[in-house]
Amino acid sequence: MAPADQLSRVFSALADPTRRHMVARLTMADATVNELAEPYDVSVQAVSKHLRVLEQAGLVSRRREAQRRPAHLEVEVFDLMTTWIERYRRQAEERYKRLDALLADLPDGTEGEVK
Amino acid sequence: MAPADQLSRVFSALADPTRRHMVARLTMADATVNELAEPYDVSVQAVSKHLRVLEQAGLVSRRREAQRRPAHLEVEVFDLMTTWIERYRRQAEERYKRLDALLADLPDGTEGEVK
DNA sequence: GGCATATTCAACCAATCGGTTGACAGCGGG
DNA sequence: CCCGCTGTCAACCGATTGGTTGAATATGCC
Repeated sequence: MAPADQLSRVFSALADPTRRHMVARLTMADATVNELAEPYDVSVQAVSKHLRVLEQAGLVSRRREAQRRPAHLEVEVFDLMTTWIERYRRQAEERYKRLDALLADLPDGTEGEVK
Repeated sequence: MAPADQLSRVFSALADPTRRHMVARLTMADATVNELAEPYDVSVQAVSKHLRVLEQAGLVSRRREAQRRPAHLEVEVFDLMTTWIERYRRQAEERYKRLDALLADLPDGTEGEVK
């Protein structure tokens, strides 16, 4: 099937608490698979898989450094989400504004009694 | 198992393109299941399920209106995501700033040749 | 070359996901 | 009261997910 678009991959990458936690750690410093695995009680292989998911979402890049392959957070990808989110937040807010204006124009004659 | 936390539910709700599209539509107007189903070539039941996912993520609320149960977008939940995102974006940026400062302090003696 | 460390590949498993179809419930209009 | 419309519940299905273990690969060190 068609591979998921990047926005979907980013959202679903961050839907997992372990991956979110890994991202949080990577804001402090680049880290290797083994370092990232240490805090969790899952196998190194599982963490390696998580890292691949983050990589395919574009959230993480990796370099080689002797035997190690440190992961580096690519923060710019956050913009993909915030752009989407802000776009629709704005759209919703404009709608509310229009609704309010409509209601304000309505007070059809019998405006007096609020009660 | 422990039910997923809200942040996870929100991210994973938005990981699906159909659900994202539904959210986009709901920024324009509240809509019923049947209205929401119309643009897609999936069953009404499938859309009903999507709606339930959005509801459990807190992104959508529903009211009763005769036979209809219009869905309404709860935009505030977006803040949950932007708060998380901005927190770690900021953290990452501060780290880069510190790294830059470190590099700027380093030019140990032999500063001359850039090439 | 040969060992140790770091990471990934492969096969497997149970649980969840997104979809289907079919039956049922809620409610309003003749 | 019953018809019809709207929506949900239930059971099922194939694909994906997050995890496992065991074997393979990559790289530096002696």
